[in-house]
Parts: sequence; C-alpha cells; structure tokens
Amino acid sequence: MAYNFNEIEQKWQRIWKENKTYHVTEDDSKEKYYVLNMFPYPSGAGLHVGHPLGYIASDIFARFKRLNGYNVLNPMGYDAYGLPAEQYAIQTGQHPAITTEQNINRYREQLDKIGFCFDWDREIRTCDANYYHWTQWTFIQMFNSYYDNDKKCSRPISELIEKLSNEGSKNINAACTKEIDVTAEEWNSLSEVAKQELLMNWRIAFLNETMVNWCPELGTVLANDEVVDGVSERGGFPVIQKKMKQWCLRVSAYAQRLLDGLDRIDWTDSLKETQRNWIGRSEGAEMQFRIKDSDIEFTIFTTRADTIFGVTFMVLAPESELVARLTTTEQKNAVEEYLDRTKKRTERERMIDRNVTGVFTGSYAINPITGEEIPVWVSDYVLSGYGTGAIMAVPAHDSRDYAFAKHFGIEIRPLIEGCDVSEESFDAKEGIMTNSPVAKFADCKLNLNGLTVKDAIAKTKSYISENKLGRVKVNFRLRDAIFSRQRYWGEPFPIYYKDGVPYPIPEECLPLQLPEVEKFLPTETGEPPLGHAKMWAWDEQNKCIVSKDTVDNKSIFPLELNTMPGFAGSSAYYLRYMDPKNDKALVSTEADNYWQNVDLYVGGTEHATGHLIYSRFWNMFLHDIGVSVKEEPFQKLVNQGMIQGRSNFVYRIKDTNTFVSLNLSKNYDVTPLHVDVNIVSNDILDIDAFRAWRPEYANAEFILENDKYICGWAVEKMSKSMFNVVNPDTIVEKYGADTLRLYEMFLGPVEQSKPWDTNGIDGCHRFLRKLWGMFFDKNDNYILTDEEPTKEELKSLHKLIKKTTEDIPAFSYNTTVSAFMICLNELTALKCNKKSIFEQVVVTLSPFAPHICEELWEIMGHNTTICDAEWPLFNEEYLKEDTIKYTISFNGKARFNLEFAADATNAEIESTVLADENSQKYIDGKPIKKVIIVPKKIVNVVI
RNA sequence: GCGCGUGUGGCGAAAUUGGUAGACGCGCCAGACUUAGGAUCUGGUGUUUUGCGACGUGUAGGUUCGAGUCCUAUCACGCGCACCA
Repeated sequence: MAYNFNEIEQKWQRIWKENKTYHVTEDDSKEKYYVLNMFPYPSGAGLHVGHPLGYIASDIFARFKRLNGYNVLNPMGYDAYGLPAEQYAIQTGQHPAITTEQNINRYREQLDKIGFCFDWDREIRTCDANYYHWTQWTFIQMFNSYYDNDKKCSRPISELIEKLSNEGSKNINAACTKEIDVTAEEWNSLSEVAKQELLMNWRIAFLNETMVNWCPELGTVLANDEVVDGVSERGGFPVIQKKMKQWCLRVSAYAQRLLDGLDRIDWTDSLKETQRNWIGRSEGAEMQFRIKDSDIEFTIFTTRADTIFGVTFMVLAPESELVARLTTTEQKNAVEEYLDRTKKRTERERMIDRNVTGVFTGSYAINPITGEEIPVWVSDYVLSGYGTGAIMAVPAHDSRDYAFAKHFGIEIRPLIEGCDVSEESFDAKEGIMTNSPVAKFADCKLNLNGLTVKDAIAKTKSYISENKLGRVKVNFRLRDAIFSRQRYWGEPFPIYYKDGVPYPIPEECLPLQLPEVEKFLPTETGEPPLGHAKMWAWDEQNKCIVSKDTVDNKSIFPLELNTMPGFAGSSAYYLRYMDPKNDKALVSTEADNYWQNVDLYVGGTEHATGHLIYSRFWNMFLHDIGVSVKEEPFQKLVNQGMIQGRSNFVYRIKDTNTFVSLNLSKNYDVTPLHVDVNIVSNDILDIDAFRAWRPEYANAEFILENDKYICGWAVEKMSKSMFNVVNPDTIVEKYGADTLRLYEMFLGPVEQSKPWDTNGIDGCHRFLRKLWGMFFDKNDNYILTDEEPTKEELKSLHKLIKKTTEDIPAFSYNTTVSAFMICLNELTALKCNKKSIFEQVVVTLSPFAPHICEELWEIMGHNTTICDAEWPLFNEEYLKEDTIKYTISFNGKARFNLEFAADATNAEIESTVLADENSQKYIDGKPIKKVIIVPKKIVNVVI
C-alpha cells in the first residue's frame, strides 16, 4: 500500500474538525499549558513557507504537552486592522472589511492544510465589535486611572480628585506630563473644564500636544517603533516632526516595572537586552544652574556629576522655552536665525547631517560649585524630549561636547589624570580625578581630586543633594506611546467632546461601532476619515449614537474622529482567547485564574520594541486594576528566525535567446536573470516549463552540462519580484503537510534565520515513506506482530524516547527529527516488525507528523485519536551497556580502545590499563605521573 | 560609537558539566535490481598520504593530561540602539 499523504491528510483534518478534537475547556483536574503564536496580519499575498515556521514549532510543543497530560490552549486569530487594507480601499473603493474577510479566508484555508491543533472555536479578530468592545473598555479604564509612584501601580483617578480637593497637589507623587503645584482651594475654585484639563496631566490615557512622527503620504502619525531610519515602516514614506494634539498612553510611568519584569521572564538575553536598550534607564543627577545677573534658574540632567569642574559651556535644545528668556538683545537676531534654520530640518536630515551647529545666547550660567561663569549656547544636538532639554557640556569627557567645543573654540579642560584630549575626548568612566577643582577654585567646598570616577560621581551626588543644588534622578529613554491615528480602519475611541473636553461614553454602551464612511480619505477640512461619517455624534441623555447634524442640540456632542493604532488590538488578545465569547467582561475571573498567562509565546523578533513592550505595559495596567492575574503576559518567549528566499538564476548570453548552464556560464558574456523557483528543482531547470513561463522564452536555446541546465542561486528576501516565493500549498500538494512540517523543523534551529531550500526535503519525505513501508510487505499485507520486542529493538526505541522527551522542551527540533531517522534506520536494520515498538515510535512522532501517525495508529487497531494517547516514558534499564569501551590515551595522544564491564571500578580499570601490553609499549619505561579516568569515556595516562 | 550574537566538510547542520569533532539529512562516488530512472536498496564520503600516520572547528596566543567548548588579543559577518548628556 502506497503512502497516499493527500488522502490521509484530508481524512484526518476532516475528522479533527468534525469531532472538535482540539477544542479545550477549563478543566481543574488537569494542569494548564498556554501556547501562543503572534497572530498574523492577513495580507493579500497569503502565506509563504516562512510564516508557518513558528506555528509548526508551537504546534509540536502544544501536541507534546497534550500527550504529557496537560490541558493545552493553542488558539489562533487575526490582527485584522491595518494600513494595507485601508490603502487598498483608498485605491479601489473596496471596503477594508471585505478585503480583510477575503484575506482571512485565504489564510484559514492555507493554515488548515498544514494540520495545526488550533482551537478554532476561540478564534478572534481585532476588527470584530465583540472583540474591540474590550479594547475600548480598557482604554476607558486607562482614561480613568493615574499612576501612583508610591504604590507603584495604577489607581482610579477619583482617588486623585479626592486628594486634590482635600489637600491639593502637595502630597501627590504620581506620573505626570509636567509637575503641577495647586492648593486645595485653587483646585476647588476651578471650572469643570479647567479641572478636566488639569487631570489630563495624570491620566494613563491622556490628550497631549506633542511632537509626533507625521507621515504625510499615509496621512497619519506613527509611533516611534513604526518609524525606521526616518521613513515609515509600512510603505517606506518620509516622516516629519509635527506638533499635534494626540491621545497618548503613559507607558513611561511603567518604565521601571517594565525593566524589572525582564528579570522574571524566560526570554532570550538578546531580546531582553533590546528592551533594556529601548527603555534606556540612566541614573544620574539633576542640577540647578542660575543665570548671571538674573533670577532665572534652570535644570540640567547628567550622568557624569563628577565632571562638574570641567563644564565650559551649557547647551539648550532649540525647542526649549528657556531659549527665548536667555537670549540677550545683542544675540537675538543670531538665535532667531538659528532656530528658523533648525526648524526647517526634518528628523531625518538631522540624522544624516551631523555637522556641528549652534549659537550663543549671550547669557552666562553660574557653576553652582565654583561660581564660575559659563556661556549658554543653543544647539540641535541637544534633544528637547530627553532629560530637561538642557545640558552642562564637558568637552574633555563627552565626544559630542568635544566636537562642539573644537568647532567654536571653547576651552577643553581634562579632569582625568593622564588622559590625552588633544585629538579626541576621553569618554570612559574610569581613571583618577584631577583639576577638580583647578587651582583658582581651590577653596571651594567640594574636592574630587584623587578619587576614582565612580567614587567622584557618588560624592558629587551626595554633595548636591545635601546642599540643595539638585537631586539624584533616574531618566528613561522610553517615551509615552502616541495612540491616535488619523485613519479609518481601526478601533474608534469611545470618547465624545463636551465644551472641548473629552468624556468617555458609558461602559454599558460599548462597543462603539466603527461607522460607515463614503470615503476613506481625510475630509476637505483635514479631519480624519471618520469626519465623513454621518452617524457620528453622541446623545448624552439617550446614550446612543445620532446623526452629526443634530450636534447643536444641548445633549448631543461630537465623537472623537481619530482611531486607535495597530498595537491597540494586539496588546491584550492573549487574555481574550481565554474567554473569547464573554460579553460581560474582557475575560472572566474563572478563565483568567485557570489560564493565568501565556506559557510559551512564539513569534518574530521584529516586535521586540513594539508589540512586546506595549502588551507588557497593557497587561501590567490590567493587572493593576485586577483584570489580569499575572503581571507579565508571556512567561517564555521563543523568537523564530525568518525564512529567506532562495532565488534561482539563469544565464542568458548577451544579445541572444540562448541560456547557458551555471558552470559553463563563465566562458560567455552573460546576464543573470531571476527565474521562478517553482520551475526549478534541486537547481535543475525544467526546460519545458521555462519555455512556457514567458512568451519571450518560448524559443529559448540552451547550452547544457551533463544534459542538464544547472541554475545559479542566491539568498534574498522572499518576495514576488525575485520570483522566489514558495507557497506552502505547493509543498503540501507535492509532499504532504507532514513532510512540510518535518522539513521546516529539520532545516535548522527554529530561532535561526535561514534560506528556504527544498534541496533536502526529499530526505524527510523518504523517512515518512520508509516508516509507512515498515507496516506492510510487498503485497500490501499488514505485517506488524504482537511478539515481544528484542533487547536491541527496545534499546533503539528508548534512545528515541529519551532524546525526544529531552529535546522537545528545549526546542531542539532539528536534532529530534534526526533522532527519528536514526531510530528508523536501526529498526530497519533489525528488521523490526513489533507492534509495541511502532506504537510508541508513532506516538512520539505524532507532534511532528500528526496525519500519518493518526493513520498508522488506526491501522494498528486503535479507535481513539493519537492526540489522546500518552507520551511514553523511557526506561534507563534498556539503555545500559554491558560493556563500555574506553579510549586509552597517553599524554592526550596515541590512543587505542579497551573494553570493560559496565560496573568496573576505577581501580580495576587503572590496574588493567597499566598491566596491558599495549600500554607498556606507550609508557616505555617512563614514570607515570597520574592516570585520569573519565567516567565511561577515556583513560588518560600521563607520563 | 555603544551593546548583543555568530564563525565547524561541497551544503543545512550535530557535539551533556572541557572528554573519540563532523551525528542526521542533502549532494557526490561505487555497487545491486532494472528496458529505463531525478525510483528503490547496499556501501563509501573532512584534508593529506600507496600505507602507518599527520593535520583539521575564522586567525594568533594561553590554561589543561585533554579545548569547537574556558581565558586574552585579533579579523569577518549578522542584529539591536544611536547626537539619550
């Protein structure tokens, strides 16, 4: 009987679907295990072979855990809101909901063919109103919360309001946009509008006028992680800086917790490091500098408080409001001209052009320690968004300050003994302090001379806090997330505006459904696309959506026109899978308590500073308000590598229609041309298919080697234009899903990026065919017997069980596949036909190749699915050797082998080796210094 | 510039705490069965040497009885952050 994979795979996929084999429910009698893949954005191009890599890896893990008795949640869904569908809608008028639906159906069809054990009853789509109900709900909770720095968690804004009205802001230690000082009397006398405006300063979800990354081509703002090298991540359009009023999420309040949490989760070091980088914690000090002949004081941030004696100038960011106040009349023109010039430069231009620019304000600051007068400059190398937007410049020990000082001829004063600053600054935080202070300030109270840099920093910090010159401060690079998008295809904000002040719509009125619009473009007045929606106003009294035309009625107000960004829907979807149909809560307490958090999360590393930060923040917030039981959403994370394309080339002799095979091509003047990889097999071109591929090749001539046309190849990104896209469907059709699954795992470590290369796929397919063949004789008769297996057969089996049991949890799938091949080779050599052996082989193989294993399981007479089998335990007894071969080496060289009984003692081995004739030859009368016996491996005689 | 990671046959890759480097697969070579084979099966396959052997994990050192693995330096490639004070 031939291995008819197409028939077998369709049969079992149908049975799994009909019987809901992979449907899970909460079950207290079993331990839970939650496996999750980053859900895909359903693009129009469909899946290519790279996409399923992570899904297969986690599917294997899910099946393995299930066989080990766990109740496994392995859901799948779609990140359905996104720019491509909307761009397509703008071009074609096709509603994004329709395109998205079509793409999802295509994805589903492709996914189904690979045989995943997803529980499709739990499918979610971020664009479903039942789903975004809870995205909107969470947003309202964020709007109604503030971050208490003392309790280190989010609290209801009502608590803050109570404090403000009772004691004012003096005892409030909360994350805020800027420090606000208000007494209880002042607060209580404020109007409702003024109070609401002030509260924005503390809310977790808040409106703020900020500099944003504006992408004119896309007509929307983008988050920092959506901008790469100054252009948009999607589309590659230029991005400029623009000031706009936007919804923001106070992610920065959670910076320390996001950092600390990394120590408690099982992610790769490199990914944690990337996040630490992005969060960018730096410990330092804030210091106040007074301006000479003025009562103006300003604050700078530095991590090098020890270099205070080397400050020879100060720099303000061009955007700093201090610039105007510090500019003297003489310098006014020069400064304004400079500000004009920098404003015109985009972020990208500033990044490319790093020429030193700057202008003197005319003011002098006073060094708080020495009293020295220091000129204050303006330069765009200082960023307004980090620290205080002002720095003390120490050219001797900071390369940027150094470049500035050299350019403008400012003094460079070295502070480290023996450092040479004639060519470049000495940035390292090491060495012994000198010139701190220089002789002319020798009578000042602080003296750092002779201290190490580390001690000097500590001493300066305590000096400035004791003398109230500043304070110790921790700064983060992590910024608040900008949460508004001027787009149609996203979650609407559940917000309406009364007197220009935003209010959330009542929770019982959620979801606020995305309205229909005539056009997906901005309106003539520059409003976002939702400005076109007619039914888009809120009736406060009747609690319902009404037409915009009725806004002048006293209880009817305009609704927010922005929509939420892509990461809104993907930030808590793992919670929703636990209880996807719940219409009373995001997730029920029971489901949340049972499933807790994701045990294993699999996805690409490209989300390191986007989704994986946002969802950790989002989950921490939900944890604070009692919705999510765990603080960290993803306990273990595995990054699957990217699968690159492997392009093939043909070589056309210039000005002809003749193509020459790879190894002969160097003899001709040729042009390499991409050729569709689907008409190339093992780098051999299918000539007929090539002639049929394009009309201009119909009459192509070929110069062959060994009667074959060999193509060249290169590793490139998988894309349509390189003709190297391999569709999983074509592989499934040709080899079957089981072969595809096995081969993707066999290709190399899951975490590693690698080119897709079908050259080895036959090996995996051959393995499955061989396994199938073991069950039948030449006449297709089933030949397995119930006889007792031999010792060798059991040994081979248990080696396999041991290897798979240990390697699957370690994600070492490529070696696991090898282990199956080794085991099968051994069983073939032993001519094994024992049912009890193959039963267990098939169970261990079933996570990798579920369809064939189900079929063989059935053929062996089982009437339950193999998913309900039990993972076999290995027995060390079978693995024990009677005798062990030792390699005898002399000074680590010249070896031969001796066999000993497995239970021989070291003393026995030693005496036997020393008495051995062969050994005598090597020892040759030389004195023996020692004999080293490595258990089960080696005896090394040191002479 | 700073941080992280990776370098092993013709190719994808294995290698427990330092313990016979190259498992397994591809490819290649030879043989068997075949009218035929891009089918199947068997054997071989790091380099060098007729052979014994010698040499081999980017390069150069070091520690060790013994190093792909540990240490130092260096080169190459990949990734992340990047006027973050």
